[in-house]
Amino acid sequence: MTELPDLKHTVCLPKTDFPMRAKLPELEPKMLARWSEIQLWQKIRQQSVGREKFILHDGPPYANGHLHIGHALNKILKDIVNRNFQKMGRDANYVPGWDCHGLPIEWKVEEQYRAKNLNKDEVPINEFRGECRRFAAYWMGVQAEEFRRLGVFCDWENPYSTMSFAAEATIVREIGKFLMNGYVFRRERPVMWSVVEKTVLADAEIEYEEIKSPSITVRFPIQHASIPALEGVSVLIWTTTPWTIPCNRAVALQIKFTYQVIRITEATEKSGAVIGEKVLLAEDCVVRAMAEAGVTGYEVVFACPAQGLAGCVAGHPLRALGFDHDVPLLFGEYVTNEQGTGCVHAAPGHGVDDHRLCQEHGIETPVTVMADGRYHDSVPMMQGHEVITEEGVFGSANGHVIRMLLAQEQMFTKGSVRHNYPHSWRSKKPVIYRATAQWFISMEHKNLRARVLAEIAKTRFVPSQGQSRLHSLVAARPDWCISRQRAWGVPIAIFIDQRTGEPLQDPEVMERIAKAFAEEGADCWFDSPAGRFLGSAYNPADYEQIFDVVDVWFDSGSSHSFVLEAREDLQSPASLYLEGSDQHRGFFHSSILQSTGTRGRAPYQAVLTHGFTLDEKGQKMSKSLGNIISPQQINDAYGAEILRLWVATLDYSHDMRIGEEILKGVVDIYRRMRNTLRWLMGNLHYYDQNRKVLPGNMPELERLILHRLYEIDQQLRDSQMRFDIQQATRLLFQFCNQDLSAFYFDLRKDTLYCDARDDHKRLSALTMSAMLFDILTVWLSPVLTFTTEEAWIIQTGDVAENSVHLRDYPVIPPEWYQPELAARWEIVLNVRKVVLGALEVERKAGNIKSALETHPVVFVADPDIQDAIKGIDLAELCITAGCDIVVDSAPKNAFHLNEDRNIAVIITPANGEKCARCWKVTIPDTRLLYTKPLCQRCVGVLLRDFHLS
RNA sequence: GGGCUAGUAGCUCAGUCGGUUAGAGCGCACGCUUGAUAAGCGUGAGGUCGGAAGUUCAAGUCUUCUCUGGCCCA
Repeated sequence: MTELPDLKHTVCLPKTDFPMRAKLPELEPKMLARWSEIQLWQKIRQQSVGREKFILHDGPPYANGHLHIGHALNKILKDIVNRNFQKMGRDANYVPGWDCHGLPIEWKVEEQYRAKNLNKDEVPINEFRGECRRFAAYWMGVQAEEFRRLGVFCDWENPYSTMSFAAEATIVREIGKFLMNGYVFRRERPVMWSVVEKTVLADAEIEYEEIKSPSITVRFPIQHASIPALEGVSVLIWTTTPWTIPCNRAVALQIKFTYQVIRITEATEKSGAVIGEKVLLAEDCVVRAMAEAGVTGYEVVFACPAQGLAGCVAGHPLRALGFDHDVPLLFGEYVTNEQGTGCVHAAPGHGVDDHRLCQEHGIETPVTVMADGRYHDSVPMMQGHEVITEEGVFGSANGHVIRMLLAQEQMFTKGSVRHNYPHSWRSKKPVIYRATAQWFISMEHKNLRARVLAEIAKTRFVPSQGQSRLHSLVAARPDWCISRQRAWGVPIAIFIDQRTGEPLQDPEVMERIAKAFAEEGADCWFDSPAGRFLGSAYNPADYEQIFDVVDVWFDSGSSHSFVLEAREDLQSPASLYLEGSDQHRGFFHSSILQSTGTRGRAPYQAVLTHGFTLDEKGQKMSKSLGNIISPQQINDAYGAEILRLWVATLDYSHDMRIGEEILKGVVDIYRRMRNTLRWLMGNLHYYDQNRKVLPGNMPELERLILHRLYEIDQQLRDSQMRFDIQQATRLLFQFCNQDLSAFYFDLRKDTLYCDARDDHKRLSALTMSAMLFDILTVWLSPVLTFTTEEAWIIQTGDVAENSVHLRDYPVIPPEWYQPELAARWEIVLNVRKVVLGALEVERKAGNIKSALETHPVVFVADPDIQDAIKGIDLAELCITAGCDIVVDSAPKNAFHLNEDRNIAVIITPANGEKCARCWKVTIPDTRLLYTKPLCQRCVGVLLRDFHLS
């Protein structure tokens, strides 16, 4: 007897250069360099010529800082969707874009100026605009690199930007379309106004600070009572801004409240209330308001729901001093009973709610307070008084109004209150709402609102809730205020006829403007003489040139025109817009308004929205909480691939969490997918293409896997069509995990490792491995872009024309679909389950260690089950040394699952000895005599394939 | 305050028309394997379905209220 040689080299163990450890942070940059070197994007485009287009139009991120996790999520989702549709046979050309105009960039540039002790107002406007342009261009570059790092495929060479000359020209043309069609009009509108800085402020430039203000309750005597009970009654209104009383035009009531008429019977000496007078206020406010007014006795003489007061008209408390207009009682949603009297005075020039209410009732908005905080000449009694002085403190207006109200005996209560009041972010001085002239696009002109709602109804939304959300926003929105009194944007290039006050509507003028913008950019609007645009037909002296810039939402909302329509390789409407749910008010909204107004249809066929990224506990990320995770951190620690896979495992219709524990979970999923590929590649070391087995000739086990491939392909395509990325990822993961790793691979190890080189079963398994590798690399490639490419080129050659990303999803032959086989195997696998259960009991009891040393006996009484397992090698299926089937009812002590006695198992030890090569316990083969036993199969292989003796 | 929206195991998610004991994977614990080895296989524990009330023979599922989050507004 000779010493047993080392048999390890006779076992065909997996062998591959594809490492188990990914080292993604090192691998990814190399892959990116390779793709750019072989011009992969261009190759994909060339390969897609003539295919049906799938155009996902990029909502442009704002070019003013590093990317955060939300940007990454959005772009990766877009990338995965694009790749899926590309691989399903479409031409998914994708052009990235950036939003470049607007206030935040102005701020940053102003900040730079201040650091250099420069004042923005002293810098020529085009110098300032140039600075903004350079700032935006810089961040476009930074963000492009950061997006690229995530493995996002798109036309990086030719992105779009809202500040390109072509875009600026198109935007101004689009404004022109609205103008020519009569949508554009100018109207007074209250805006946050800083008297100190003499400028409009945006909401984001406001901060709230507590100040002390007067708190007054004022009588508005009813002039025209709609019902007799209101004769001689005064409406009581409450305000903390007495200076707005001269601007009053209406009183707002809450339709849901009950109102009462109170007769005062007793009051303290200091009270402004008069014994015997009757006042009107909300029922819920009576007790509090009377206590505040020092009223100690009163009786309710009348009460009615708010509707009962419709049609009443009050008089202005200062009507004797020239304020003789009517003050109608109206109903406003915004009126509450938490403070005051449930009756709110409305000054349309000095409050957004007030303005809207008056607008709805056809009440004009008068110009009452001017830019310097002084009253307009048309306001009686207020000349020379200031609301806020140039130094930024409240002026004499409040006191003057209070004195007049006292003199007119219309002051009911006078006190003071501490409350939060808006202040300028920069000067820290209080601001006021003040009516200024703004440009609007009418929602009602030519039924724009109704047409937009109809377009929304025709659009597909994923998830479907987006539809009602966008619908309700559009249904409720006011006219679109498109003007901003700012420097960095596309000018609303309009001339006003000084004689009529109407905007000039001349297509030739508009075209001259657009042409100039296309050649020189919008800067020329600010430094060219008006005559250049007006031409010879008009006298510049007759026209006022408008220098407001357009709302940036008009910029991005017009991108369908300067991107989709302008480029030959794109098309409009887009197949899909895909953004976060905040864009219901942003990009989705402005785009469909713009496009419906100018083209009469939505710019998109479908809209996909996703939720927001939160930290591990479901809280939003913020600097103060210190829970911010950046894409860069994840790239460096785990790799962008992990971030991509994280995105793919989420239900994006909810908000999404990210944190260490969640990422650890993602890494586990990654490892499983990677090892699945690695094991296949390890087998392919032994694969010879010339010895492949045709699917029809494969054993049933392989045909079962082919059947699964067919099923999964169908489910995958279905998921992709529904943009259900999570479902697709779960399918793929479960296939790798359940079908392959825990089942097929486990069963086929023995064959692949130990069977003869040319054994048919082994060749089938090798062929199967090759097919699985081909299919899985493509299936996984939209998400695992780096890993699948790494595996693919290791396996098939690192040459320029070769990339997994040039391959489409495989077309699975219908012959692979074998429902009868699958149904039968369902029964077979049930038998297997019982055997495995029985083995587990023995293992637990310590009777056995490995299944390979057992020889189960399976008792099957049911003829259907007998039929199903006919010809099946149960030993192979259960990975045991042998297995017998007994067609009979089971003995009492046999193992069975649940109450199902149709299948029962007794585990018996296998006869023989453990084969030193394959570890099965069998009767040793004596053709080779070594110190350790070998089985018949292994001896045969050693003799034939390895020439041992 | 309003519109929209979410909450099922430690994590990511299924759960059909209201119908048996609420499922899967991961993680965890335990076992096997040491020939996928920083891997692989198996078994197990783990749930007041955010909370309360209601409708119903029956509620994770329907209704109302409420708590905790999120987006957009005021």
